[in-house]
Amino acid sequence: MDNKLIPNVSVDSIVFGFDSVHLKVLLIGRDIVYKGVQYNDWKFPGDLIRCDENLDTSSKRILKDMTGLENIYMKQLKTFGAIDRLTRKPRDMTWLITINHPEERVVTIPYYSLINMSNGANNNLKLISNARWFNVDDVPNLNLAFDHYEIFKFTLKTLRNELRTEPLAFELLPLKFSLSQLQRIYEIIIGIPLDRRNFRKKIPNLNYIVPLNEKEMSVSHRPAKLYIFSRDIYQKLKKENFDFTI
Amino acid sequence: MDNKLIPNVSVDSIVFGFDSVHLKVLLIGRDIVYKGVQYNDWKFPGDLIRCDENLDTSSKRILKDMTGLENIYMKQLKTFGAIDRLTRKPRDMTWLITINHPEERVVTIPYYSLINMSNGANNNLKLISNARWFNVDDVPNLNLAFDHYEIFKFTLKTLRNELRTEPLAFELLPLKFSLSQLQRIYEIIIGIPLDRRNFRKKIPNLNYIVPLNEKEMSVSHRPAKLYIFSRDIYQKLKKENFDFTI
DNA sequence: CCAAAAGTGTTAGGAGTACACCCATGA
DNA sequence: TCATGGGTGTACTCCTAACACTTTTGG
Repeated sequence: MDNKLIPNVSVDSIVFGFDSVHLKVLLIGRDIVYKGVQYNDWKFPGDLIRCDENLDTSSKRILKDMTGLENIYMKQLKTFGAIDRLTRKPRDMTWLITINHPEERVVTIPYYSLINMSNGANNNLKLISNARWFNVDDVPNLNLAFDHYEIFKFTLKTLRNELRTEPLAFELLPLKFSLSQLQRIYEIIIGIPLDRRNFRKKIPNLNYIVPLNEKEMSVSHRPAKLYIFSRDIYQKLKKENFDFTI
Repeated sequence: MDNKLIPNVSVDSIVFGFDSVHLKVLLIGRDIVYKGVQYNDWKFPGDLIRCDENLDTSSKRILKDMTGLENIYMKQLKTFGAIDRLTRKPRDMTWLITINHPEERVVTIPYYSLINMSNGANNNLKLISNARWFNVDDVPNLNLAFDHYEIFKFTLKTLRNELRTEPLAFELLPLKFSLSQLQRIYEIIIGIPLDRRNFRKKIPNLNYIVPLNEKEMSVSHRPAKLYIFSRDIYQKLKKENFDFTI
């Protein structure tokens, strides 16, 4: 088994970023010419996988190659494999020609990733490719390649659901964060405003949200207390609860 | 695009059945000879997909071909594609040889299905193949082909989680069911005993569980009232709640 | 001293939990 | 009449939801 490509299986990365205000998603600009017409559209970073790598490995490698991003949270979603997913838009044929098997069938395995943008995380982005962050409410529906808009909608829905039951919010925040930042993530992703006081009342019960003896610096209003997420404590509590309930 | 097989992509069906007492899973017996030794082991129904069918279609077709089961609830799970998933157990090489590409890489897309066994649903099973129901606690770990035990564990965990938030229990029950049957499913799948009275107190709030003017027949104890699940009402309520919360 | 976001308590209603006895049927 | 599973109510606790003013900082 060598590192040749598997012609029927690709991975795609749907990377969500949070800049303390908006939830964004990362797209790669594509300039193609099909039958003499030029198209400028967008796609998620992704490519065919290689014979000698696992799915997760492949997804990480391709994301790093295309955007420079690495060491970020990733989770696999369901596979998209409609027969016509690469041929619904005629211009997409150019990709099939590029990879040298027109009329071939490719199923794609999407992964979603979460990242904190205020972290300098996107410094490399522009160097490596024509990547751009789009507000999730502004994703250019008609200008996405292949079935990528369908994949996007499914992913966003999944993210909104999983945020309720898994500690994903902390992947989108800086290491040290304020309770207002945390609340804003829940409000943006779930889509409903939350009551300040009620939200804060829950925090002391969640022992994995650990208060620090630090405050925000140089903000022109009362500085907020900072917290960190302790994955250790989170996993310990989760295990205990599981054991207890069985 | 014809109906030839895609050599790198398969689907597998993990079918759960409920017989009013136990949760079971369906396995296909396999008799193979590898290097002169005979092996009798088990696998999930599954096969390579064809070029001319969608993933869901393929999964339905293959399940029907291998077991006779059709028109049952199905949901796609995450894809399994470890490099060595087909070669960890030497005897599994026989399958790669059968499909005519030894050393080939195959990723598999698992679907889980739910079915009510008291329905006569498994009448065809024995006619078509050497399929057998195993209690989920009795699945022959070491006797499963490929990475199917890993897939099984993941699927069972997913089922236990999704049962809490989606109306899956009704797929496992007969059309008309008693509250005791419903309770038993939750107890078995979630794994904890529930209080009878508290469980029943919640039912009247769930308007999609509709009481009938019917009772169990010919049971040697007080006959239970029967209920049906109304998917219409369920979806209407779900939509309303969604609209409300946004 | 002004603007901007942080921080803080109380009350009322609803949901969850613990718990034990009588009822209807077939054999 | 017995065995078997079906059916029912109450009291206590805990969680949720609604709601408005004061504090700290930089400019």
